[in-house]
Amino acid sequence: MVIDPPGLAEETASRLRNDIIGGTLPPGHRLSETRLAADLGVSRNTLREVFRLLTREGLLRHEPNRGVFVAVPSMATIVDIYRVRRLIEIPALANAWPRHEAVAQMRVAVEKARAAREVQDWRSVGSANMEFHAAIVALTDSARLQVFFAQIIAELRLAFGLLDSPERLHEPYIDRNGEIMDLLAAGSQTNAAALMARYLDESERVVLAAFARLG
Amino acid sequence: MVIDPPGLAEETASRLRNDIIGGTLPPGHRLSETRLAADLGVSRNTLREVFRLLTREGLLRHEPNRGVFVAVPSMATIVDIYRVRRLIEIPALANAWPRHEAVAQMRVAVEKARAAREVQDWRSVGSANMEFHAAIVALTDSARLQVFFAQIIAELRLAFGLLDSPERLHEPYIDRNGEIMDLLAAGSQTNAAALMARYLDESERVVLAAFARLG
DNA sequence: GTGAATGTGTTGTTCAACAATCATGATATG
DNA sequence: CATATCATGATTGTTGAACAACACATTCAC
Repeated sequence: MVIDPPGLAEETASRLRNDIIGGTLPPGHRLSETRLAADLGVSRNTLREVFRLLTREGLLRHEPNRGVFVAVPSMATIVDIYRVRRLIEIPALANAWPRHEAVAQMRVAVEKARAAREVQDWRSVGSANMEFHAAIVALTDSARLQVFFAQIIAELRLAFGLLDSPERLHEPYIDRNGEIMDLLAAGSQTNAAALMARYLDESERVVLAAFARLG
Repeated sequence: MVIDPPGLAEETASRLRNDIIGGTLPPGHRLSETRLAADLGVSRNTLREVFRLLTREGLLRHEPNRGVFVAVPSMATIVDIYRVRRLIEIPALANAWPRHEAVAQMRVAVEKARAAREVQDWRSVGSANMEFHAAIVALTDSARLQVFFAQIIAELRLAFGLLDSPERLHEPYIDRNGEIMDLLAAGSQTNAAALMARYLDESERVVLAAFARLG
């Protein structure tokens, strides 16, 4: 068909991932292999490879002989995700080298978020926030932690999709991210880590509350 | 062909994983799709799904248009793995609930290791040691951490396969694992965590030295 | 001998097919 | 009327074959 190397499967996975995170495919929705393959313009075989990928990442749920469904995050999911985030992000800041190249990525992410706030584009604000946290994990220089964290973030965004009012979900943290970055750049890793701890606590509370409200 | 549900791909992945970790497929070895598919008795399509799985886990390396190879761990791999282990295992012990059910799993693993030592079965000693550390991660009650850690452990075992003298690699740690477990069960999480920190430092040193010796 | 053309084998992707399984609704039974 | 049984259709699980794109080795020309 069209020229697409390398990795049509990976590319299709990206596309599908966006559809899932973006809310086009709502949680719980069933994905028919034949129909979706036709829609995406790939073969059923390649689509199955994509399914494996995204199942591994926690975005899809696979029930044998029944099909694959968009995963439905639960409160347990949220709690687990925040536990992992605490475990990774706080030490990442506490042990960071203030002149690590990832600090630049953090700065870019904060600026992106602020720009998106100007235009009231809350979805982009969310993306930028996630990039910020990914940059924090990049401080560790651990390839494995970074890909693991990317998965976690994707799952979290899926959960966010269930919630409305993305403004309340993201806006309060834009400037706090800026603070964290400034503290780190100034060499006070300890304070940056402490602020991050507070951020995670508060964010988790808000998300859980929003979840409870739509039980 | 034969009746095999559910998940012939997953099952084949297990089989291949053992062949890789067990050393039947040595690091760097190239895996031909057609030939391996025939050997394993599955179709090429299914084998490709398996490849995705194991590539994701870090056991295989995929070079576009060239094929898949058994991953060759480097010193950077080791360093990264131990960084992750420190990040996960030490807090897991420090924050553990001494009567968590995973403590029983730790005890079982230690006993398995001691039994295998009697028979000088060092490969089994290695397996039991890994089970011990997996049990430590189970203390966190985090599903995501546990599957992540399982991957890390698989990669580490792949690296161990490159090294000879499995005795020196595993024997010294059997009783230390027992100590860690005893400390935790007795309620001194802090001491258990400290001992684990020392264990990781020493183990990493030994493994890196062995690696350097075969450059 | 160096470089270009060619050949061979492998991967990347698709398609078509079939058995096994599940969902649904119709039929029969109490 | 309610419920259990069964037939039907749709979907998944897996396979095999096909072909283009690509990598590597060899040959050929100069």
